[in-house]
Formats: sequence, C-alpha cells, structure tokens
Amino acid sequence: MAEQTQAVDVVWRERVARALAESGQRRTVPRQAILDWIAAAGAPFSAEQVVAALEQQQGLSSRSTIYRLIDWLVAQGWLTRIYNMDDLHTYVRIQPGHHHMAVCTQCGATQVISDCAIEERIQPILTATDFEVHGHVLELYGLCGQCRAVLARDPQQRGSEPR
Amino acid sequence: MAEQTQAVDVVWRERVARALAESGQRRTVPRQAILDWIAAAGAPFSAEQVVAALEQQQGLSSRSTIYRLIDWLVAQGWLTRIYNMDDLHTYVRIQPGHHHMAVCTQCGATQVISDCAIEERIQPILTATDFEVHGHVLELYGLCGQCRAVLARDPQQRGSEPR
DNA sequence: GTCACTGCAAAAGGTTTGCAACGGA
DNA sequence: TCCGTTGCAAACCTTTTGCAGTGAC
Repeated sequence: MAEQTQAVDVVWRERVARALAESGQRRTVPRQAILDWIAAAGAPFSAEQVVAALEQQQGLSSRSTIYRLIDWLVAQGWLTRIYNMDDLHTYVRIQPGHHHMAVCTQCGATQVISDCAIEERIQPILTATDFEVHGHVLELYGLCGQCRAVLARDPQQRGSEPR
Repeated sequence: MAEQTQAVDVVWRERVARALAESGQRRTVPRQAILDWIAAAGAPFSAEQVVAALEQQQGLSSRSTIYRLIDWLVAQGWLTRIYNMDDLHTYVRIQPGHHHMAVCTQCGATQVISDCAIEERIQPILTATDFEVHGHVLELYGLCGQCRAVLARDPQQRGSEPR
C-alpha cells in the first residue's frame, strides 16, 4: 500500500457520515476509523488492506465490521469496484451517480469520468443486432501525467500493465 | 445453468484444439471433455459449473484440470471474463483479439462487439486532465431481442438486473 | 520410455455468518 | 433500556498447489 500522503477527502468523509446518520445508523468508533482510513486512501485499496491497517496495527476495527461497512458503501454508491487490477477486489472512493474510472497503471491514482455518453455511442452498433443496452461497465487504464513525466526521464521505472 | 440446447460452437472448438496442439500440448480425454462442454455452453459460465457438470456427474475431468485449462484459455484469449455478473468469475467463449461483450441480463446470452473505438472517443475528455489511455474494459448489459419480445408479452418474467 | 498431464487431497486466500457481549441514542 | 453494532471464531467457497501415479506421443 502506498503511504497515505495525499490530502484526506474531507468532502467524501463528511457526506458519508451524514448519509450514515440519515439512514438511521449509529456513529461508532470502528466506523469512524474505517471512514477515516478510506477518506485518506490515495489509491485503490482492497478490503484486506483496510483490515491490515486497522485491525492488526491498531485494533480499531475488526475484519467483519470492515467488510460490512464496505458492503454498505458499495451498495450506496460511496465506493466502486475496480475490475482491471489483478483479481483482487479493489475499491475507490466516489460520489454516488454514474461515472467511470481511469486508473493509472503505474501509481494507482484514479480519476473519475463523469461525462459519459458511451451508451448513445454504442447503441447504433447494437441496434443493428437487436440488443437494447440498459447499463454498462467501463474502465480505462493508462498513465497519469505525473507518471508519464517520471517515465520519460527514467523508463526503467515502468511497472507491468494489467492484463 | 441453462440447458445447453444451443448449437455447439464447432469453429471455436476446432481452433482451440489446433492451438493446443500447436503449442505442443497433449490431446487428452479430460481436456476434450472440458472443451466440448465449453463449446456447447449457451451462456456465460463459471468454473464451478464446469466442475459440477464434468467431475461430479460424469467423472470426466477433475477440478484442478478444469481450472488449469480455463486459465490457459483465458491467457490465450479463447475465453474472457465477464465482470458485471455478480461477483462470480464467469467466462465466455471468444476468439482472440480486442472486443467487448454485451450480456443479456435476462437469459445470459452474449454478443461480441468487435467494432471498438472507445479510446478515441474518450481521449478528448482525458487529455484535458492529462491522462493517457492505454487500454480499457467495457461491458454492456441489457436485453437481447428475444428476451425483449418475451418480456413485452409477459413482464412477470423479468429477472433482477445486476448491480 | 519419457515427461506432460491428471486426480486427489490439503492448503490457501478472501469473504460471510452466528452469536454473545457491548454501547450509542 | 433497547436494539443496532461489534468482535471473535468458525464456516464457506472458490481457486491453487504438491505430489505420486497415469498415459499420450
């Protein structure tokens, strides 16, 4: 796991806390710890990473609590699964709504794409074959600007790209 | 699992057999059985479905052999993973190359989309934010023509859509 | 005859679940 | 006080692995 040097996503943290309260759920220490950790995560993370950070190192939250909260966050649209990273279930913070992720294969940084018009662009191809699209999964991978700059200077740093 | 009433994909079956031979691998009974089953599959399937069909019912192939062959087929591009169906690893027959899947959420029928120009269409959005796309994952889900016709007649048949 | 392949059984993850104790509102 | 929440541990499920026996070429 990369060090969490990036800024804490205060907006996300705050909104999730409110949503949790509004759905009648209690504000507990383990949940606070989990949300704090996720809000500070600078790259996609797995459930086990949260477990390792909170359960084993600090005893702030147990495995089951973590899995239960993550499930809720995904169901409510506060987290989304990333598919094109190995076989692990990795998650990224989002705001509820439709969007896609662009994931940097070098540093794991993610970028949310809200402007999505995939279906309208794809529909013409499919109508020819009698298929009506209701939804889609799209993920992009490539290099963020920072990593491109680093690689231009030192190509040895390049990691392997997924799939 | 749906009954395998659809036509066997003879072309796929034949090409895989050739690829297997060309890569110096042996033609064995367990492998034949696995390929036969996959070539006849009319919908996305999981490894466990193959296991259930071949190991338990007929003793034609063991769990490990099935997993090993599926791994090879995926690596060589003869099978692809479907992401938007629950959390299970489900696979679909394909020919090697770049393409996307449209999956019917009602009957599981899949359709391959070879005409893909996603990256060119997405790039303008990303260049504004300094991200260079190298690859992508795209899956569509919706209803195939047959299921639309059935649902138009009897809306009660509608199953739940993924996610 | 050789060595790739297989089946078995055990191990290895990752995730879920049951249940008694705990603690927030 | 009440009941939502937690932690523990065990169960689960899918997938991987080690290894000795088997069989394709």
